[in-house]
Parts: sequence; C-alpha cells; structure tokens
Amino acid sequence: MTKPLRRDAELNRQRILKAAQEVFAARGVDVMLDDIAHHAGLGVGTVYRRFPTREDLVEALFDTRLAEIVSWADEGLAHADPWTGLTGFVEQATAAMAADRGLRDIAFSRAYGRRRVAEIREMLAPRVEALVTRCQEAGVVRTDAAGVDLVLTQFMVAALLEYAEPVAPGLWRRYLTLILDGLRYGTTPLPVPPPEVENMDRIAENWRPPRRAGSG
Amino acid sequence: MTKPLRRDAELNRQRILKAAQEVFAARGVDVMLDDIAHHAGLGVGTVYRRFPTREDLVEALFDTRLAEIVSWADEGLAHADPWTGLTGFVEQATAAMAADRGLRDIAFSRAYGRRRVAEIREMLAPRVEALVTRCQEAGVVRTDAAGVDLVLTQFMVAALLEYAEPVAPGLWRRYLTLILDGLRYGTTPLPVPPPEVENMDRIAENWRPPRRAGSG
DNA sequence: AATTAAGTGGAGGAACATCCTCAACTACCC
DNA sequence: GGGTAGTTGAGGATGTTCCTCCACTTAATT
Repeated sequence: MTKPLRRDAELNRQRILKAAQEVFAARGVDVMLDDIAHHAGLGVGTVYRRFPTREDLVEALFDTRLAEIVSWADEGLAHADPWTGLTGFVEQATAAMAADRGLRDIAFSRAYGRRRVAEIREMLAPRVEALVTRCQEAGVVRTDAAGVDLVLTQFMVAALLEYAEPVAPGLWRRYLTLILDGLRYGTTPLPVPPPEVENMDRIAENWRPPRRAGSG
Repeated sequence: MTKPLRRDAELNRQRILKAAQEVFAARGVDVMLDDIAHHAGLGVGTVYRRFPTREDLVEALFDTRLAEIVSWADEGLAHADPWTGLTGFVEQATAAMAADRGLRDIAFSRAYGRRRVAEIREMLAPRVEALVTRCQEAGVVRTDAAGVDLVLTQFMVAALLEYAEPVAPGLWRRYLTLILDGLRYGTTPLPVPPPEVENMDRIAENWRPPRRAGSG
C-alpha cells in the first residue's frame, strides 16, 4: 500500500541511511539526528519526514547486522573444534563491535530496538549457551562457568572498547585473550554464582544511560 | 592565615562533607551540587560559599581515600606470597570502588583531581608494576603480562561495576577471579602489546565523559 | 509549459538541565 | 544590641536537544 517515493526522495533516503550508518558507527546511536542530516548534506526536516523516530533508523540499519552475529554463532556451533568455534564467534562479534559503536549500543542497550531488533537479540542467548556447554563437555572450558558469563565478559570488553578503542585500536584482542584464557584454564573456584537471566536486562539498561538517571 | 569558622559554619561544613561523601558514593562525582546541599539539609548557596568548585569538595574527600589504596599496594608488596599480595591488593581496591561510585570516578577519570589527587594517583603506577613483576619472578603470573595490564583489567571490572553492581552486588568477584586466573594460568600468547603509558591518560579521559564530547 | 502534489531546508520555539549569584534574611560573638 | 559572618533558594544565565512549520524547490503528469 506504500506509494513509491519520488526519485529524488528515494535517493535522499539512501543518503540518510548511509550517513546514519557512518555517524552511528563513529559516535553511537545517541547522536543528534541533526548531525546525521548534516552529514548527509540534507536538512533536519528531511530526516524527520523519512524516519520520524530514531527507532525507525535503528531498525532499518541494525536488523541485518544483528542477524549476522547470530549466524556467526551458528557457524561457531558447526565448527569441528568446540573451542575454536567459541573463540571464533567471540572474536568476530567483538571485532564487529570494535568497528561500530552503534552496534555496541544496539547489542547491549535496551533503550532501542523494542521491535525486530529485540527478537534477534533473544535468538542469541540459547546459541551462546550452547557454545559454552559444548566446550565444557569437551573439557576445554572450566565447568563452573555458565553461558551468561560469556555475555558479561563481552560487556566488559565492550566497555573497554568505549574507552580504549579510539586511542589504542585493536588493544581489545589482548584482554579478550586474557579473559578467554581464564575461561579455559582457570581453576580458582568462582566465588559467586552467575547472575539470574532476569537480571541481565536490568544490567543492560545501564549501558550508556541518560546522564541523570540517578537514584536517590 | 585562615580565620577559624564560626561554630555553626564549621558544623555545616562537616554536614556538607558528610552529604557529599554519601551522594558521591551513591551517584558519582558528577551529581549536581544542589543535590548535595539538599541532602545535607542546607541551601545551595552555603555549599558554594564553602566549596566554590566541585574540585574543592573532591580534594577534601578523596585525598585520603586514594592514599589508602596506595597503602594497600604497599601491603601487597610486603606480603610473603607474591600472588596473594597481588590479588589481595586488587580485591581490596575493587571492593572499595564497588562501594563508592565516586571513588571509581576519581581513580580513573582525569577530569578531577588536578591537584593533590593526581599526585597520589601517580604514586600507584610503580607499585602496581612491582606487584606484577614480583609475581612473574616467582613464576605465578604469565611472563607476557605487563604492569599496565592490571590497570586495564581494573578498568574493565570498574565498568562492570557501573553496570552490574546496583543490580547484582558482588558479582564483580566472579569476573575478577576469571581475569586473575587468565593472568596466572593463561598460555595463549597475547596477540598485541600493552598500551604505551602515555596512552593511559587518553584512555582514562573516556571514563564517564560528557555526553556529547563526540568526534567528527 | 503549466499545474500540482511531493519533497526540502533550517531558523527558531518549546522543553528541559544545570550552574551559580545575590539581596533579603538570620545567627553568632563580643 | 551592634556588627559581622553566615544562610537561603528563587530565578536569571547558559546550554542542549528535539522537532515543527511554512516558504521554497523539484519531480511528475497532462
């Protein structure tokens, strides 16, 4: 039922998507839409006409990016060696997030992607769980680790990306290696249980929170 | 040459310090001074009269807190077992930062503490270096690790605190253990060198940065 | 080439957040 | 009780972000 756009309008739509992609990647999904418009060489009004909310832009751009991550998880699960499957997945996902600050936001924050993106995110959890379990059965991951641990460590590495990536690109590989070694070779009993799955959402809500969402 | 304060004024000064301590601990050093005043049951003007800048409050409160961390490092160095010395230090420091969001800010951010606090921070680096080196000589830390690695991992754990501590208190112990295990038992060669010390400041500048300090 | 509907630009108003001053007031101290 | 130090908190100054609106431009149609 949607009428096709006029030729110039369609061209501008593409320009906006390209600009949004670039600006999101460089500065995260919280940038002003004005900046995207400017970067696209267009007026703000045009952006708002085509994508009334930031969410519309996010959905249009990150739907496939997240699906890609899910497919990497599947590839990891299909890999002959469980450990290589796990590390390969983690490295691919982290590399993608290192290159795109917006992707980090979408992957972790619960502030965007209420629609499609949230569904895709939920597809990831069981796969990550399986990646870990498979390694444990093969005896190459400590038995007291859990699937959520991988998510939490990704959180930490993503935080490192926020701080260090612009200054020391690629440094994350050093600390990811360190953490994965801990996961593989560590023997010190983990002193507290992993978080409940219900808590993961509440933890994710603190990803890049609004400046003054303070408590009392 | 500083005249003693009038009795009521001195009392209020104490009230302000106590309130600031509590509010900083709960919500970080970026809270509005208005909030501190209100929490102390005083008017904003009083706070501004006594501590003209936020920096004054910070210096008054965190000088000793940071010195305490330095002394823990010394205790760690004095401990008979190098590994226990190292982990003991790291755990004490992290526990302190888990309990005080303001302390995290002061320890990592370069936005405050240009004066005294910065000096104390600089006393820490060589001690941390020594803690690691001593463990390596004893053969209980991988030889390709460096002193700065401990700082960077603390960065990651501190980030985890930001996200998870309000929701799942104490969870940090799980991931700190994992990381320390990696540091001790890991064998996978670390793929990139540690950051130059000069870069550490630039990384720290991204700790809780102003909302729109974006690049181009 | 004239008509019309679709699309565009971007200044600027609205809604906030934060900072910090200052004039009227109050409390201490001698 | 006079003088000085101290207190107050509403509100002006400043800054940020969002998003609308309408005069203007351009593509499509006849």
